[in-house]
Amino acid sequence: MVVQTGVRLSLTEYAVLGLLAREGTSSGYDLMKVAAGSVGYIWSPSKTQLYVVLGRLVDAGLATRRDVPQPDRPDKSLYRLTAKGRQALAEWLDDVDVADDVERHPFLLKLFFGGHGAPDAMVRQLEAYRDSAVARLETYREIERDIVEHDDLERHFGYMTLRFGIARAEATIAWADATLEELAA
Amino acid sequence: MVVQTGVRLSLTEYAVLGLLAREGTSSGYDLMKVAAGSVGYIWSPSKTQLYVVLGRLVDAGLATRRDVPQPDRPDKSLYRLTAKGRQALAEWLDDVDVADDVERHPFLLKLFFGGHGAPDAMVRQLEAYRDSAVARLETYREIERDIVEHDDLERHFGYMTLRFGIARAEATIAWADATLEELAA
DNA sequence: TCATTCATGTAAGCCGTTACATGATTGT
DNA sequence: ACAATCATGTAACGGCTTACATGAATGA
Repeated sequence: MVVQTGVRLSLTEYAVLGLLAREGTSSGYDLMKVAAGSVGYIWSPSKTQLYVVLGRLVDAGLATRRDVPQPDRPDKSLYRLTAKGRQALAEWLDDVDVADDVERHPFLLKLFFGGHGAPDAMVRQLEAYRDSAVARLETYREIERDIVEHDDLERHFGYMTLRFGIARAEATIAWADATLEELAA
Repeated sequence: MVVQTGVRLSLTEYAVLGLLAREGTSSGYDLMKVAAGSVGYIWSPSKTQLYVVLGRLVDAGLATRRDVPQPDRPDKSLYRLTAKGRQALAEWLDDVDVADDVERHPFLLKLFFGGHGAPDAMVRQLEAYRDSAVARLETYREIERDIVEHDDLERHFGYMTLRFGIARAEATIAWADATLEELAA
C-alpha cells in the first residue's frame, strides 16, 4: 500500500524524480547528460526546462537543493530526493491511468492525407520513415548488446523498455515494406 | 514540382488543411465531428484550438470564411481552402523531415523507472497497458471491416494508416505478453 | 422537465521550446 | 587561436488544454 501524497506532477517532473532516485545526488547539468545516455530515446527535456523543474521540485518539498561553490568551475547546485519525493514517485509508478494515447504523429498525419499530395510524395515519405526506423533499430541493437553483456537481466526494466522499442521498430519496418510494395504495384 | 509558398504551420494547422481539402466546405463544428470519426485516433484537437486555428488560416490567406446566418440555429461560419492553402498542404506532404521522434510516452517512462516502485506495480501497469492495446486493436479491426466492405482499396491512404496502427498494436500486445511472462517467472 | 444538439468563442494557464547571456578552464 | 566543457539561468513565445459562457431548438 502506497501512502497518498496527493501530488500531481507533469511528465517531466516525474522523469526527474526517477532520475534523481537512481542517481542519489546530482546537479542539473549532470542529470542532462545522464538522461541523454539512458532515457533519452523516451524522453528528453531542454536544459532550460530541466532547471525550471528542479526548482519546482524543491519548492514542492520533493527534493532538496544544496549549493556547492567551486573555485575553478561555475558553482553548482546538488539535488536529492526527499522522502516525500520518493513517495510521489512510487505513487506515480503505482497509479494505473488508462489514458488511451492518441498517436500524435506528423508522419501518420501526412500519410492519412496522402491523397492530396503529389502521386509519388508518399513513396518518398515512406522510404524516409522506413530508413529512420532501421537506423533507430540499429541503435537499439547496440544498446541491447551492451546491456546483455554487462548487466543483470533479472527484472531489468530498462531492458524491457528497450525491447518495446525494438518490437515497435521491427513492426514499423515490416509495415513500411509492405506498404511500399503496395504502392509500387 | 511543388511551388514554394514558404509557409510553416503547426501540426494542427496542417491537419485542418487536410480536413478542409477532403471536405471542400465545412464549419468548425462539423470539422470536429468529421475529425472524431476519421483521423481521431491519430490527432484530435480541442474545439477551442480548432476555432483558433481556423481563424489563423484565414488570416494567413490559406482559407476563406463565409458567415451564414441561421434563423433557428446559431449562425455559423463556413470555411474552404484557397489555392494557397491547397498548395501549402501539398508542400507539407512533399516535405520529408527526418525528425527522429522521441517516444514521449508516460507508460514507457514508468516502466523504465519501474524498479523504484512497488514490486507488483509494473505487473498491473503492464496488464492495463496490454488490455488497452487489445481494446484499441478491436476498434481498429471494426474500422477495417468497414473499409474493406465499402471502400476502394487502391491507394487508400486512410487504410494504410490504419494498418500501421494495427501492426503496432499487435506488436505491443505480443511484447506485453512476453514481458508479463518474464515478470511472472 | 431535463439533457442533448447546434455553434462559437473568451480567459487563464501549463508545459515546453529556442534564443540569448555569462565567464573561467581545459584541450587541440 | 579557437572550440568545447562546465553550470545555470532569463526572456519571449508557441501550442494546447480546461473551465466557463451563451441561448434557442429538439427529443426522451
